[in-house]
Amino acid sequence: MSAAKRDALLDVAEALFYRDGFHATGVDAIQAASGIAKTTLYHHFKTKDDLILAVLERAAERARRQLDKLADAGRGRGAARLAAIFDDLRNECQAPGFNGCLFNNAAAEFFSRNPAIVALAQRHNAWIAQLFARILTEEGLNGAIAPAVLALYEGIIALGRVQPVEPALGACTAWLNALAG
Amino acid sequence: MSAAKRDALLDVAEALFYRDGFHATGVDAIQAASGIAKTTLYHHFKTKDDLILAVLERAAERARRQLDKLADAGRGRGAARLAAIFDDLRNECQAPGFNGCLFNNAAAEFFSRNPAIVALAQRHNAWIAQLFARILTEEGLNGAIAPAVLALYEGIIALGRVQPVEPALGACTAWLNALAG
DNA sequence: TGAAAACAATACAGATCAGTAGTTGTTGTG
DNA sequence: CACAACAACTACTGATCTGTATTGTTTTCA
Repeated sequence: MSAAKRDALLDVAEALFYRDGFHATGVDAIQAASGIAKTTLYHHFKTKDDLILAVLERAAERARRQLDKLADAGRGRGAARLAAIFDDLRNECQAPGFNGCLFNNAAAEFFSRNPAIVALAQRHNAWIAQLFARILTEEGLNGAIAPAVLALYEGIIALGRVQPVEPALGACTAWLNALAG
Repeated sequence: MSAAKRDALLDVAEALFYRDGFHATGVDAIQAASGIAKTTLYHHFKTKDDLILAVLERAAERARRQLDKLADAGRGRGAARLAAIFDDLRNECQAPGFNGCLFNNAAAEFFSRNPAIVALAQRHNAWIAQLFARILTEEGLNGAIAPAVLALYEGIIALGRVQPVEPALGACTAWLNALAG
C-alpha cells in the first residue's frame, strides 16, 4: 500500500473514530467512507484494534510535531511561551466537530479492554508533561508545576466539548503570566 | 419495580458502563450481571439510551450532593475550601478501576449521536463551575477564575486514568493557596 | 510482455447487538 | 383462596459486528 493511500485510509478512520467513537464506528463504515476494500484493510492491519493503534500513533506524532513547533517559536519569551500553546487551543476547541482529546477518548473506551491503547495515551500525556517541564525550566520558571499545567491543558480540552473555552482560557493565561511576575 | 431494585439495576449498569464504556456494554451483559430480566428492564426503560440517561442522572445527583457536602464543610476557610474539594479527588483517582469522568466519557461516546447525553454532561459541568464561582466569591476571592478551576478539576480527573495524580494535585493546591495570599 | 503482487467486490460465517412475544412463575391484595 | 399485576425465562427477530473466503481485475515491476 502506498504511503498516500495508507494516509488517506487513516485519515478517514481517524475522522470517524473521533466523531462517533471507536466502538460505535464499524469497519464497514470505514470501508464505505474510504473506498478501500475490507480485504485490503485487513491485509494491512491484523485487527480493528491494530488499525486504531495505527490511527492513534500517527495522530500522536502529528500532535507532538505541532506542540514542538509552538514551543520552539516562543523560545525566550518566559511564561508567554507556554501561553502560546494554550492560545493554540482556542482554535482547536472552537473548530466545528471538536470532541475533546482523541487519546483520552480512546483510553476511556479501551480502559478495561486493550492496555496497549491506554499505554499509548499514557505515553502521549507523559510526553506533553515533559515538554511543559522543559519549557518551564528553560524559561527560568518552576518546572515542578508541569503536571498541573498539563491538567489545565487537558481540562480545557475536555471542557471544550460542552462549554465555550474562552473563560477558562482567559483565567488560565492570566495564571501563566502571573508565573512570570 | 421497587426503588431498591431499580437502584441495584442502575448500580450494575453504571459499573459496567464506567468500566467498559457505553457502546461496549451490551444490554445482555447488564441483564446477566444484575439478574433482572431483559423484559423487565425494557419495561422500565424504553431504550438502552434511556437507561444510560437514568444512570447518568442518578450519578450526577450523587456527585452534586457530595460536592455540596465538601463545599459546606469548608465554609469560611478561604482557598482551603476549594483545596478540600481537590483533596477529595486524591481518593477517587487512586481508587481501583478509576476510569476518569463518567459524564465526559459519555459525552465523548455520544457526541454525534445523542444530544441529550451531551447536554446532561454540559449541565453537570456548568453546575460545578457555578459551585466553584460561588465558593470563590463567598470566600472573597476572584470568582472569574472559576472556569479555570473547573478545567484543573476535570484535567486532573482525565489524567488520573493514566498518571499518578499526586504531582498535579500538589502543584494545584499550591496554586489555590497562593490565591488566598 | 509476463509474472506476481496488490487490489476491489461480493458473499459469507459466527457472534453479538437492541429490542420483542409468549409463557410460566411469583407476589401482593381483596 | 382467588384474582391481578408484575417479573423471569426462553426463544426469537432482524440488524450489525469483526473477520474471512472467493473470485476476478488492476497495478507494478522486472
